[in-house]
Amino acid sequence: MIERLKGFRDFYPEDMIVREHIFNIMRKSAKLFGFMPIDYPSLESMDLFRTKSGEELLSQTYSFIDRGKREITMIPEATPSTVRLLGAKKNIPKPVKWYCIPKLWRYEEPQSGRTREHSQFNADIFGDASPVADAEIIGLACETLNGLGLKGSYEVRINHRQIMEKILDSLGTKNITEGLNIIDRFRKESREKMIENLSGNLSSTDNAERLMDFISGKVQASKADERIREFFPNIPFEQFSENMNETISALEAWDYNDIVYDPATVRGLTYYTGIVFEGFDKEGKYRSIFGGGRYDKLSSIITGQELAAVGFGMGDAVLENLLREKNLWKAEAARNRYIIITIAEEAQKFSLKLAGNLRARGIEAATSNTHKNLSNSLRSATANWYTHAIIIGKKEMESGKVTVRNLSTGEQKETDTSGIN
RNA sequence: GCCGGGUUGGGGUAGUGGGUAUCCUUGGGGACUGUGGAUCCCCGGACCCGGGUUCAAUUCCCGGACCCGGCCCCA
Repeated sequence: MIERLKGFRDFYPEDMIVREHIFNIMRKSAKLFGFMPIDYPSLESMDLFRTKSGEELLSQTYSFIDRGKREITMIPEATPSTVRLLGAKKNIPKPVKWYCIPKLWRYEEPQSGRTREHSQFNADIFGDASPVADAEIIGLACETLNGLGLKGSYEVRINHRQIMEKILDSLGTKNITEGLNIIDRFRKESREKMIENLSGNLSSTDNAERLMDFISGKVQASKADERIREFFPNIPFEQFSENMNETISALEAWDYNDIVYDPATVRGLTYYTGIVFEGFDKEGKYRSIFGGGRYDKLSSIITGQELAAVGFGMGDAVLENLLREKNLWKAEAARNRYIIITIAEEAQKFSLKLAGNLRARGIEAATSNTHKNLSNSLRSATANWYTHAIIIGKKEMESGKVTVRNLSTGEQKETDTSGIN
């Protein structure tokens, strides 16, 4: 018996019903905001990731040398490929809004909410530096979660990289990237350890404590300015906070609530240049549901041309954790699925003909071909996700009507075949 | 890469240094002439892998694989 690879998942129909439903909500939401679908290969040249992310990330990928001695990587993230597509067709009029649901791979120890292969819903806007574009990206993430029934179960934590940089600057940071990395560990380290680390990065322990107090408080997004000014009255952050406030007010106008300003959200990646955000379940039990931000400089690394960009990624694993917990890991059959069960030899031909007619009308119709008794056929039909059984025996042959049984309620009615839909 | 806990038919389990390895369920076949989504009968199917200790290992020891969780990292 050959076993499945470590960290990979099999999906049976009962899960695929739900997964298809989820992916459909993602696509539908993306379209509502005017995004167009793209797709790209699962394999890319290793260099695509080397330039952007460095050797550390590469060590956590599935990579190999192909027969032509090329270094190949199974894509671990979506953004580089997306940017590559854009760079390969430079005359596309901007802005563009693209989405994709690729499979991604990472060679790491599996743990809760993280597998070696996962699907990730990605959406990006290129060539639009406005705060409304930021809002559209965050709004799309919210729209998707709301569409899945998670409204009220999650919060979006937002922050602005440049505001944090200004603050770090004013506190005498020795190294901004290192400072951000320390802040990023806020929810993993003790206060003492945080103060110690920040003291090493900033000009004084007083400053470290002030920053620690600042990042320890999440506030409603509309109160962000107030919060920042309270702690750092003399820092000229207005230019960036105006930007962030426009994003926030757009989200409010569209009725996406549950947005909080969280100074501890900075995200690990160095390439973010503006707003950054992460979605979490409200209880904070799981890893982030989605995350993203503005990355206006990344494109120049890959295509040699600078281009405003903002985007997010939403993995399927944490989403599944949360949906299962909220009892939302289910999907109603989008359409009726019929199985035709015959209980009289002479009904066989009629049954096949009926199946053909129904299919020609766009109705999903299968026939039961194994000649079990009715009880067993009904049981098997339910186990195979049919919504209705059409029962045909002598009685039906004589009356010219068929019996349609709803397999979930057990309700039954007689009808003309034209009444089936 | 590191740390902790696990692993007995497809799923859930009982048990044991020695005999044909327990029970439920699922699956397959049959009976049953139209819905009791049943019932009855029959059948198939497991000690994760390798090494060690021992007369004898599914059981004890060591290593590995995989699963669950955590660290690192986070796309």
